[in-house]
Amino acid sequence: MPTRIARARTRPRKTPSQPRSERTVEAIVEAAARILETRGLAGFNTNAVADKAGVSVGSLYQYFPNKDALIATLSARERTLLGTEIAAAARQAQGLALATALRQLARVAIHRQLARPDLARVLDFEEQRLVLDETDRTLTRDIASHMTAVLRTHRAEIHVGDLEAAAFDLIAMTRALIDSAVARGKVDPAALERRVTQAALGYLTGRASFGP
Amino acid sequence: MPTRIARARTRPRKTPSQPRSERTVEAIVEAAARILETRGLAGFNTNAVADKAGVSVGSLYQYFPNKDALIATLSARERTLLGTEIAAAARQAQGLALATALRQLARVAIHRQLARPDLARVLDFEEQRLVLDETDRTLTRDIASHMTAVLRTHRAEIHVGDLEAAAFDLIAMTRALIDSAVARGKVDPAALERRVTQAALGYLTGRASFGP
DNA sequence: AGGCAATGTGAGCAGTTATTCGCATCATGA
DNA sequence: TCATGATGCGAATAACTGCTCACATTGCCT
Repeated sequence: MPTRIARARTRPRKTPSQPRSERTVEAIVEAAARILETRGLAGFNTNAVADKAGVSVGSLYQYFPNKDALIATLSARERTLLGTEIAAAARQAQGLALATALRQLARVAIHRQLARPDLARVLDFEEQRLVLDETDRTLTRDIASHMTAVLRTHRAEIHVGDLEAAAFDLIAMTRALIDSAVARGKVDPAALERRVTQAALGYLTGRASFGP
Repeated sequence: MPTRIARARTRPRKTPSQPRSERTVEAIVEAAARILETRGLAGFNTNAVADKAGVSVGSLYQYFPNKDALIATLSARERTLLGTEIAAAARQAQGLALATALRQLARVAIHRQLARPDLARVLDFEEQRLVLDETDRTLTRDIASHMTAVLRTHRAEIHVGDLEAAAFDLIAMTRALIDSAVARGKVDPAALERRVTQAALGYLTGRASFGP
């Protein structure tokens, strides 16, 4: 396993144009997700992914410049899904009370992450290591923006200075609570939703009026 | 890299008895920590650890049955440190208001995790994969127990049914908020302490009195 | 001193893995 | 139909890595 810090190539060699190759790419990406879920990071290698996808390694490298690109693609895919759902939830949350709005956002995040919790966990860990390209960073910023916008609507109730920082903190907290629940096998979405919402509400509206 | 699911050997071959070998073991453990911090999981290999420790691979394998044992040792080491500090903080928190008690606990957790944030992050991720032995599980349970004990003192104020589950959730939340802060370079411990305490308080005392 | 157990060494084995490349097959437009 | 580019293949290569083992060195004890 040659340690690669810098990726030799950044762009895929080819972009699929025929339906045939689009199916191939999709199979590879999905296989990558499954390998990460079942074998974890240690068992994640390009030969295994190609095998599970039912294609040859050569085909894999036709569309992905290197192993990390697979993870980056998965990351972007999951992020896009979450982003779309968060955007919709943020739109619906217009005019609702803060607690209710937070609950909507929590519901979406929980729904997304419980869909593939193991994958979410690995990607969350790896995202920090990868040099995300512009697209990925935009996706992340978009999610935070939608949350920040919701928070801004309730500015008066919120006793935290930096709303964007608060959005990132909320995302991290929510992820952690879901992970914690999954790790202990307590995955009742409704109960989880209540806990997450409550923690978020506490974080945002607390007055921190207590001494050391 | 032979993929090992089950560890071939569970016990180290030797337990150090002379001061010389104790120094060797310590050097190996510390080198392992540094490699994880600087090169991450991908760059973590036994040859690199032995190199950085200034010993030969053979010596490493004299005291650690396999690579995972290094991570398990690190995990136990960090957990012990946290456990000791949390125990002390829990003792001091006797009789204090819930908010103040939480703040004490938050301070300890933050102090610990900010000492070596990158290491903490990797260990947190890997702990889930490792089959922890009895010692490790006891350490984890101890930390949760101390927190649960503190929470029990304030039972009336807390609107969460399972206090032990709450303790695990608080630990996860705290870790996540610290990670989030580190990732964005915002590591003012005092501000962090306020945010963590507030989120914890919200999680514990919230009445969840809002509809869907 | 000298013997024995503890400790330390590092080349090398056996295996794994990322990536390439020369070639085969397929699909489409002329 | 057939030429041509797109797509697919997988053996082979060049590394890298977990771990062992036969041997050397050290230090304690009598």
